[in-house]
Amino acid sequence: MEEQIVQPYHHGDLRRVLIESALDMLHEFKSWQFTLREVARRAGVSHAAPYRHFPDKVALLSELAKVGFDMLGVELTAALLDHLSVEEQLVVAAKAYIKFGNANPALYHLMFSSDAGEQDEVHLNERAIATLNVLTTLLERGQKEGVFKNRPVHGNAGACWALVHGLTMLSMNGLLLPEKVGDKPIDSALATLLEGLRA
Amino acid sequence: MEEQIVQPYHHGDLRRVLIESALDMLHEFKSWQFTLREVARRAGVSHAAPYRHFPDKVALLSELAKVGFDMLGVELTAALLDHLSVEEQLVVAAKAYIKFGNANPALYHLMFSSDAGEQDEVHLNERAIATLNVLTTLLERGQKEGVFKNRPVHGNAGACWALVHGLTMLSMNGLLLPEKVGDKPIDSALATLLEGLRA
DNA sequence: ACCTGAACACCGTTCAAGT
DNA sequence: ACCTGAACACCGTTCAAGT
Repeated sequence: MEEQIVQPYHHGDLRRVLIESALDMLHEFKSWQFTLREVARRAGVSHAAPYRHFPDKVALLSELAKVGFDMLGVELTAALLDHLSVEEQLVVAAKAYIKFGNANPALYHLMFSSDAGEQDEVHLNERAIATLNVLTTLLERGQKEGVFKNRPVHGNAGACWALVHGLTMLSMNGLLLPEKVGDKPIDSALATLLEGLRA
Repeated sequence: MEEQIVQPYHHGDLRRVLIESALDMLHEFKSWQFTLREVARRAGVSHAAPYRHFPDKVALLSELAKVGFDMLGVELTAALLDHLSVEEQLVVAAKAYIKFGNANPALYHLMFSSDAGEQDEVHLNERAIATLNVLTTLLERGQKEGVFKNRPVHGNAGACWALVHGLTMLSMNGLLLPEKVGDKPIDSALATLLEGLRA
């Protein structure tokens, strides 16, 4: 009589399911509402089950942050089309970055809220630095091509990252209003940056 | 025999005491550990008392964010000494901003986590925009003096704010490591910005 | 090896009751 | 008008017990 599909006792792939449920949740509300019990509920599992896969809530959060950086990395490298000039690639990458933040505000917030534990912080920072390296590579290419001034690339890459990160956060928070900050604040901010970089 | 000083039943100034206890807490740990009951405990009051002064936790948090922006505004204007050139003032203000963030990381985080409610968000954004206005004023002066290019100031002010905000967050999170980003990442980022602004 | 259910100590919020 | 204490529904985490 019972037509219900019975879930197997061993889920098999619970770790991945937990991460995906968690990512879904971060799309639906702000990251500070994030609840381990709700993640378990969505994964169709008891509230104690996640503890077989993550030592605590913070561990899951920092895993999500890592996944976020990986996703961002994919978006960034996908934006770097070969037929574009270095300057165009820089602009395109910046816009992809900002778009990612606005598409995943809660996740993006998490990525920079340093909720990670001591051990995880190292791995998390590695992923963050990978983002920086995309920019560093672009700037080095620009210098080789003579488009950009010959300056320590690392400093300039830091400047690019800070600017783009700042634009992302401000636009996520609705603080880049056209009335207050000009018609196309992002374009003009990037234009100013490029003028600072150009040879 | 009892020498204890008895607290009056009516606290008198509980609202201010709550805010100050809360600010103390934000100095001691990360903002996501913030607990209303702990604030009440530190204020020496029952855990229900705060509800006579704030409708809910979020309301207190966004009040703290407002206070944070006001504190930041004080730091910024204090940094603007008259005998400095516009460029120097811009650098000095940026460094004061970054210093503020590193001195109050949990508070700074809160200021930009948009935990505020609908109504409060307006007032909060007003304070945030006040920060932007300090930069806008500086850029306008720079243009009048012929030091900076004649560009829509609002766009450039947005760029400055984004860069400084980004540098603040990255340095708060320990992501501006000398090994990865050059010796003095903040100085060189600001130098690049100035070159973009200069006439 | 992986999951459940009950249990513990907490939290946000409400509300009758006290001063 | 302002505060307390008990109460409710939640949460993170643990642990014996189940499969």
